Amino acid sequence: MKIENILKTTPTLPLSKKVVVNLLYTNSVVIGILNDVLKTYDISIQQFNVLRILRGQKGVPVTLSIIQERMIAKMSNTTRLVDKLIIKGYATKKTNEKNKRKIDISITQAGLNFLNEIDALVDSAEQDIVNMLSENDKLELIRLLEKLRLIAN
Amino acid sequence: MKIENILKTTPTLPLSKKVVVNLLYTNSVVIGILNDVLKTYDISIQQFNVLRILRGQKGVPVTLSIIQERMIAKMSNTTRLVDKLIIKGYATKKTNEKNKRKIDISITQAGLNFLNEIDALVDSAEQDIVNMLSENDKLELIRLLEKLRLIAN
DNA sequence: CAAATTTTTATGTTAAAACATATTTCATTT
DNA sequence: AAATGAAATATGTTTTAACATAAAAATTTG
Repeated sequence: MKIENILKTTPTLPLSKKVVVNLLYTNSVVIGILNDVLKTYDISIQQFNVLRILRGQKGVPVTLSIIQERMIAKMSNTTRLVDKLIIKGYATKKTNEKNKRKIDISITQAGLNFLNEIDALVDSAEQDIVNMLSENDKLELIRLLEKLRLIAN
Repeated sequence: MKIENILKTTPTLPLSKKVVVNLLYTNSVVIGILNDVLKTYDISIQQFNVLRILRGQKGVPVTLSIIQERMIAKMSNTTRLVDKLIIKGYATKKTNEKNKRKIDISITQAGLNFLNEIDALVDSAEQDIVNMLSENDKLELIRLLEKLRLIAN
């Protein structure tokens, strides 16, 4: 459905605004679906995302600042987000011996088990989300989003 | 830049996940830009959006529930969000005479003035955001996002 | 028409995010 | 080597959002 009809805005919206609103609205729909999946497991999308970053390390610890860089949605306090993962037993931290300012974060076996448990569900939700798009549509959408992010000032 | 390189994930991500991650990440970039513009004016994207909904009414009041329907990102407590606009003097509310459960919300002259003041800035930010996209790209991106939202279960 | 149900908004409480500032360690400069 | 500045994380405070529940009015149902 066209965004003008969903949000009942004027149909003469400038094209740039239509793009932005479509993006924000679609994001909100997608976030809703993903949250519904994760809610059952008492974990936020952000926390889930950090866990996946940790797993991607295959045992090698990462510092907090590197986690921040790799997060889909950057945020001000990654410290407390990671602390929540630690409380849940999904991660551990210890100060880096080489540089004592840094903190090395690792995923625990419980964290790996947890991810294994919900991976299939998230994958399947993601497939549902893009289900109406052809292979070509998906590639094209990725291409356009990449191009948009080349924002010119 | 490709999402795999930005977020340093495995390059063998399933296509559906690439689409979703691209969407979430792009959204986060766009939100950041819009927030930078609005921050100076002490208003959140959500509040700004509700103000635009009110202005779109051209004087006719809207109920809270209709505002909720038209919000880009639905949220649980629209009451308090609108109350913040009222505190700022940008909106007013009174109970609907026909149906006393309902609350009629209207934009004030101060709200209209405020919107007029920042409209150009937001429009220009939105144009910057899509600046790298051709007219065709924009139309295509809108089409693909609309198609994605036809989520099949 | 009284009772039950639904709609619409509000509110109390808890959790998360944003913002500013502090603390510790390291790097750089003079 | 001491002083200064920068990097990395942590913490205190305030705002905002989420969740559950309540309250009031309207609608439906037996």
